[in-house]
Amino acid sequence: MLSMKSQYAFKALTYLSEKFNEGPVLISEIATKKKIPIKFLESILLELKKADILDSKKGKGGGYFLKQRPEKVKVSTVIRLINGPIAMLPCVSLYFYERCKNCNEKHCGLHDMMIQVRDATLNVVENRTLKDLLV
Amino acid sequence: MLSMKSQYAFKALTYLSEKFNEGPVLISEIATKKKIPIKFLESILLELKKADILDSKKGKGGGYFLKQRPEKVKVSTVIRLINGPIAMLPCVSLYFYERCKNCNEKHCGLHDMMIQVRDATLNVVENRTLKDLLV
DNA sequence: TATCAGTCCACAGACTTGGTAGGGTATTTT
DNA sequence: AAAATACCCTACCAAGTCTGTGGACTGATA
Repeated sequence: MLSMKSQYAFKALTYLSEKFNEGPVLISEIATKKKIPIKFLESILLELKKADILDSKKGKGGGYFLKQRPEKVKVSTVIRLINGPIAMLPCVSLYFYERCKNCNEKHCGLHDMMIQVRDATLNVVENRTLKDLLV
Repeated sequence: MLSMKSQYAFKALTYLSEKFNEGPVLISEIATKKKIPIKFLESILLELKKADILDSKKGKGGGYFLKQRPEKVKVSTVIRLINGPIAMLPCVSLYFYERCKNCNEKHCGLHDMMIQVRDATLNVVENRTLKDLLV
């Protein structure tokens, strides 16, 4: 399941996608419009900025804005950043791989199946961008 | 991600599938062979029994065994029982549905995409059984 | 009745989630 | 230069989940 943090991130990014090229948007505006606790949102936006998805401007007339066009930001990127691994097992994760502990079987049926789940999921989230989230 | 508990459940169920129709298997045997903390395993097996996936026999010669044939137990059933929802959002979950809070949009792009992810995942786990996990 | 093996209940430490509080720092406008 | 604006950062906290552990009890079998 996606955490509240992830859902907030998508709400904020959707809002910023709608306002793309309209200049910086206040944190407080996003928080009010999308009903997100402002201080929590603040940390999420900062994280998105550090990941080069957003950029910000300080001072009067400042705020946050998308660094790239909405169709350039993949949903999978946001999930991995805010929510973590997409795969259901560490041993089948592409970006968060960890070797199976105590998996002495040469071939693991669960492993094989979870690769299929992962690929089915990736087929969706790797091919959708923030633009696709707009109605 | 699947919890350790879920991974243990699948390991135990795989073991019991291999021993299907060979009579009850001791908790301690499963724990040793699959390297699962025995008391933790105990609670998992009990949960699987309450869900009618396993049955047990007390006393000498007792133990746990599959109540149904391995090909009758769907992977999705086990995941939902031990791990929880398969969907990435409560509002697109079939078995753990909850209405979106503060989702004032008539149509939500995230919602729509997560239905696709859910269906892609279900297409795998609803059509695989314990038998498919055996090598 | 002795023994074996599953059942049940309580708890505990570490970690994560979902925040809150408050101040610091950089930028812009006046 | 000062003040206002708005992002940046650190610390903290309550509640819940995860991953177990320990001990007592109940039921079955020989």
